[in-house]
Order: sequence, then C-alpha cells, then structure tokens
Amino acid sequence: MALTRFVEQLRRLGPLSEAEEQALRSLPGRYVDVPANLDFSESISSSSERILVLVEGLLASCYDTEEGERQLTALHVPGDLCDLNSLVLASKPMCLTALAPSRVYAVARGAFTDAMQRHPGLIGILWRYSSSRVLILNERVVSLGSRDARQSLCHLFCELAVRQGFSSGGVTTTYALPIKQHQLGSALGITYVHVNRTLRALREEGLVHFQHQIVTIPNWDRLTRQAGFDPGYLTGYLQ
Amino acid sequence: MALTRFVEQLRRLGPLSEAEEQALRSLPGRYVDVPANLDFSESISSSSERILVLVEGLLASCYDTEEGERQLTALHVPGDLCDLNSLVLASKPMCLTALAPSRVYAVARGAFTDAMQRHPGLIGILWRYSSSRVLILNERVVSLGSRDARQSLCHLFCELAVRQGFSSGGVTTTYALPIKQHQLGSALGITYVHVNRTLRALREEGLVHFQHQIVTIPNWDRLTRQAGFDPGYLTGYLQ
DNA sequence: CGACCGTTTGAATCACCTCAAGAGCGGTGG
DNA sequence: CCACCGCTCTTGAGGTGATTCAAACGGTCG
Repeated sequence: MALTRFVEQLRRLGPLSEAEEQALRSLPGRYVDVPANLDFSESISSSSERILVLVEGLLASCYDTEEGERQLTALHVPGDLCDLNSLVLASKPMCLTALAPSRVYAVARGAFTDAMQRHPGLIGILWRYSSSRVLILNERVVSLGSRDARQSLCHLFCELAVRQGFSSGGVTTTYALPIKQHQLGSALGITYVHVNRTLRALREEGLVHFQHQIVTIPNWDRLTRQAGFDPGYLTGYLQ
Repeated sequence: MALTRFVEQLRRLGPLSEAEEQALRSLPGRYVDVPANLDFSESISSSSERILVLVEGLLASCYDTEEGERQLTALHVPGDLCDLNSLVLASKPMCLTALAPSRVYAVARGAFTDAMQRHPGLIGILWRYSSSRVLILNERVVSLGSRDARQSLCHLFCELAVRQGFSSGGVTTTYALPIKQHQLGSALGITYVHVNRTLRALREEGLVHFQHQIVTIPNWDRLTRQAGFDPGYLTGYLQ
C-alpha cells in the first residue's frame, strides 16, 4: 500500500521485473505523520538512516537564505521519494518542510541498500528516477529564469497535474493542491502578493482556477499553450 | 591526460580505489573540438552513444523557450561530465552548447557501462557525482528565485572559482572565464544590458572585476559574504 | 577601409516589490 | 455565546529592479 504510487512512478520510467517490484513493495518501514509547517532537515532524516517516500500531503525541499527568505527548490507529491540525494551525499543547508499535514513512509537506509544489492537492476531504475527529478528541476530553472509569474504559475499547475496523473485532454481537469499562496510564491520566486494578483488574473481569464486549495483547469490545451508546457520532460521515455 | 581533472573531481567526492581510477583513466575515447556557439543536442550525442567530458573551454546545458529566449541551466567547466542524465534517460528539449571554443573527450557509451560492470563501485561514485551536480542545480534555483542580479553574479563567480579549484582565502583570486555578458545573462535570467550595468557596479565597488573574460576577486571573503556563498554544497563530503 | 560582434550607456517603460490596511474565517477562551 | 486572536487572502498606492528600445563605442577580421 505504502509504496504503490512510488512503484507506479518507477514503472512509468522503464521496465520493472516482478522480483524488483516485489523487493520494493516489501521494503520494511514505518509511517510517520508530519504536521503542517514542520521542518525536518535532511541531515536529521539521514542520520536516523531513513529514506522517505511521501504517502499523503505535500512536502517541499527548501533552502533558507541569509536574508531570511525561503526558496522552495522542489515540491514532492504522494508517491515521490523525497531525499534520494541524501542517500549518497550529505547536503548541508537543504531541508524538507511539510507544506500541508502529511504522511511519509520511512525506510531504513540499510534495508534500501540491501534491496539494491540483491537486485542490482534497481540501481539503474533508481538512477533513472533520480534523473527524472533532475529534469523537473531543470524545468524549474527555466521557469525562474525565463518565464514571468503568469507562465510560471500555469506551468506549475500543469506539471503537478501530470505528475499526479490527473491530466486529461478534453474534459475539465481538477485536483487538490494543499498549498498556500505564500508557499507558491516561495517556490516560484515571487511574493505572495503578486501570486494573489496573478491568480486572480488567471481566474478572470478562465485559464485556471485555484481556490480553497483546489486547482481547476477548464481547458487543458489552452493552459499548456499559455504555459509553454511540454510534458515530454516528465514521461522520461527510454532511449 | 584527458580525464585527469574529471578523476580529481570524483576523488573530492569520496574514496576511489586504485583499480577504479585506472579503469576510468583508460576509458577509450576520442577528442572532439567544438567551435564557439555550436549547439549539439544531447540526443545527438546519445544516439552516437557518447559520454562527453569537457577537457577545455566552456559548455552549457540549455533550453530554448517558445518565445525564443534561451535559458542556460548549467555551466560545464573542464573536468565536468556533461550529460550524465542522457546515460539513463532521454531528455528531449535539452541541448548542449559551446560558449567558447572547446575540446571534449567523447567516450563510447558501451565502454562506460562496461567499466561500471567490471567495477561496480564506480556506480556509487558516479551516482554521487550526479548528486553533486544536483546540488549545484539547486543553488542555481536559489539564485534565480531569491537573489538579485548583484548577488547572483557574485555567487556564480564564487561557484566557478571553487569548482575549478581557484579559490584562495587571503590573496587575490584570478581565473579565466570565457563567457560573454550576453551568455551570463542567459544563465542568470537577466538581460545582457543589466548584466553589464551590474558588472560595472561590482567593479566600482571593488568586489569583483570581470573584464576581457578574466575574473579577478580582490577579497574572497568579502565577495562570498556579499554573495551569500557557502562552499559546502560543492565539497560534498561523505556522510 | 567597412562589416561585424560585443560592450557600454541613456531614457522610458514594465513587472514585480514593499508597505499598509482591511476582510474572511476557524479556533480558543472567558 | 460572543470577543478576540492568528492566519490567509485580498486590494490599494507608491517605489524599485530590471527590461526595452536605441544609439554609440571599441576591437577584430577580411
């Protein structure tokens, strides 16, 4: 149950043998509930030797600047493995924060590496997963560097829809996104005031509605066109 | 010779056995010279089954938006492995571009994977390398999202100094950086006009000089303080 | 020499920010 | 039950960092 969505994500990236899938599903771990607005640094999670898979809620990797600003560098939706980098490298100033009340499945690091040794194919698969997350990060760089607030917002709504499997061509797309406008701003590098104004404009144009933490996309094609969104970077097809 | 600096980078990230280092150094490949401003899409380089290590010059990963803007998502300095992601995942819209006349060492993909199979320890090492690049990418996200032009520029000069091993505490730091102001802008998400004005301001303040493609940092500590630069994310110490 | 590329600078404009204040709303306590 | 608090959303007015358009300057190369 805990890792179902995670396994689904991996399967989208490439073939997964029966044995490999079984090895993943049977990874021992425990559920941890996290209240909203709790920060838990990755270093803490790695010192307790845990790999975290988000089951429910919304997490973010974040980075606090000296000026007191907080930049969210990645959003994690259910099924995401949150701190894969900490498996091989200790990253000092990065931390995880819960944007909404969340539940994670914590796997001991040893169990994880054991599974990889017994099933070497998993290494390649997880590497591929890691690469797919890099592509998402790349896209965030493009948003922050080259898109205005309007496009960034549209793009993010598209990305999260696809990542959660909610995108659909013809009909209205709707999904829950338990995030505050303030946090949206921290992710997109703009102030919450400007997030608010931009959301209103998008709502008035009928491009996308975000209210009460629910995203409604009346016309998927129109939004993706506005956002310059190309889902190719998410599907991560094999060569 | 070709891979000396690359091996040095890897050794900074963790232990490297004699055999592993030897396996890397003896990777067969050929030198390719690339003129400035040439784009070669990663898909091309992967279809010809090549892994690229930069020997000399300056490359960038880039992404062209529909509006015709170009966002540079990563800079590659000599010793960098440029397209590690394409080893496991085909990324469609991304491409490599030469910012200056460059020389790369191209290794056949098969030779690379063979070496990894004969020396499984290399997998972890390369994974660690990949993670270290992600940390750099994270830092770029912070720059684009939370730092102004001034800080971004300072931060980039610091980062490139450390990545090339040119940073030094007390004395003046100097290194060549074959990049145009126009390309700096593409990397930092600002216009070349604003790059120019900001560089002038930094020069007048004596924080950092960038002229004729040479970076001069009179006072390393002062610059890192201004930039909010913490080299921790580059050293990537082991846990 | 003219053509070209990159740099430099000015003036006007725009996207976004800062400061500030009010409104809605659920939670808590008297 | 109402008063009060804190949190989030909302909106206004003014300011600033960065952009756009435009033009001039300097070096390099054929």
